[in-house]
Amino acid sequence: MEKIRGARARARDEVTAAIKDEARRQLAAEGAAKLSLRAVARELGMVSSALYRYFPSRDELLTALIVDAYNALGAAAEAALAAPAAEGGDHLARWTGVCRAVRAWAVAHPHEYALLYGSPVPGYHAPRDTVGPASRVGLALVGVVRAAHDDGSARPCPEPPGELRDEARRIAAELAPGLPPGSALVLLRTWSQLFGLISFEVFGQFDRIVTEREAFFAEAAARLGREAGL
Amino acid sequence: MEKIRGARARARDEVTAAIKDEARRQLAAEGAAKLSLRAVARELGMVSSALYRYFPSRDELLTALIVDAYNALGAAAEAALAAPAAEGGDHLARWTGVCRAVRAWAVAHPHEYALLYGSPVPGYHAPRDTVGPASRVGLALVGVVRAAHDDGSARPCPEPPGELRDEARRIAAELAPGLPPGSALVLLRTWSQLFGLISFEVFGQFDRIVTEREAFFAEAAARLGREAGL
DNA sequence: CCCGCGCAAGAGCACTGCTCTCATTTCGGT
DNA sequence: ACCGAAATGAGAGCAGTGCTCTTGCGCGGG
Repeated sequence: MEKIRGARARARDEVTAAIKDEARRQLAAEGAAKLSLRAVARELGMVSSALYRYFPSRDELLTALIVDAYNALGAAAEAALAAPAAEGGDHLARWTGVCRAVRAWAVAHPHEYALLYGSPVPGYHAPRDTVGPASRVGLALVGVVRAAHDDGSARPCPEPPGELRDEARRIAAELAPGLPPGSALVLLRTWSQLFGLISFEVFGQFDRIVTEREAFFAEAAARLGREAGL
Repeated sequence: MEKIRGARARARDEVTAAIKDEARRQLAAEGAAKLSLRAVARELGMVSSALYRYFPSRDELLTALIVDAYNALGAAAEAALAAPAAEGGDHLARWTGVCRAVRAWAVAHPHEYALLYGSPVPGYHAPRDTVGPASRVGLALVGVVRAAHDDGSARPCPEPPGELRDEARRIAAELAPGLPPGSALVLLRTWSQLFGLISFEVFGQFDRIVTEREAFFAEAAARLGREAGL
């Protein structure tokens, strides 16, 4: 992490950022399927082959966008945790605050959200770089529940049934150390159900059905929090 | 609905079916993004332009596959309802039966499932033909809850909060006539959360996290059913 | 100062969806 | 039975795509 970087490297970073910005714009405008390297290059006034100096393939560009999107979403979730309104509030309010922040980001960036939680792209398998940023939202939720546990205000979650005992223990150890296995299992469930609600809204399944989306989601998020023991 | 149809019409149906079959195979093998009209035509020994006599565009082919997939999934859900094991059983067992059938179909046909519940394709907006088949799973779930309501074994769902009163009433009238507004709202929630669970499994979010998937899902589905009043 | 490496440009390959034209086949009404 | 019309297939062609390879230019670091 040298402070001084050659002008060359600086220029490279600027071009890289410009490419990602333009790609993000096309993503927002047309969706991932229509993201064209040539179109990005054209818009930036360069020739398509030049773009390959910065990203070795279209998939690599997509991966970069995915990592950025995971980080943006994770940052939004963490910001909701740090918000002054959440500081003094009860744990359930902090939980729903995180949920609403995640939903708000998803609604504001539907195509990027689709990149993260929609159909996986063709032969693409998430490289290692994505797992860290990808887990930030989950960790934020875990954090809320852990805080409730630490000050004793959490209601206990049901013990996992026999076939899930070991599984729950392992999950708790890996993803939510310090939480009882039952809570870890419930968190996993509520986590995926939360994104079920958001995906249905973003992907249009609620069109012509749900109109009061904020209220509908807020109530659902609160119920998920209650189920998670808050 | 004439019983006798010319040999021409018959041949047309056969070719149409063959195209869809081959398209489905490519879908299963490579994913929707790589579904190529030319490749389908090539595999069928015809020239690409001939294919346009059967489907006016690639999107129309996709739509046909989507409708078929919705119907297959809906049929699986309804079959679970009609299964002998479900006949005498309690309502919760029938609920989880439907859920498990939906999940099983999704796991067995991941790419077709992604077509239905993944990111919407580029500029594609679901035509009217899809809404009927698309609602079959939802209607099956509504049916289970309605049956429980009719024989008085359903636990009442909480009244919707003020801002959702009218919304819930409208939804109940449109989608679940005869059910109280609170139940309709809860059903909408559990419906989307059910697909959240399935999508996370099919789209790989549970990779390296959940291994006992059947048991995990079964418990989650049962809890959703309980929340729906069963 | 000056040479090398980073970079851009361009041509080219193998694809894609889709359109148009032209020949052939087959159906339905007289 | 015939003949026009409609349905179907074949082929060429257009504009676009991701990606590779080769060729040169010019800036930056030794």
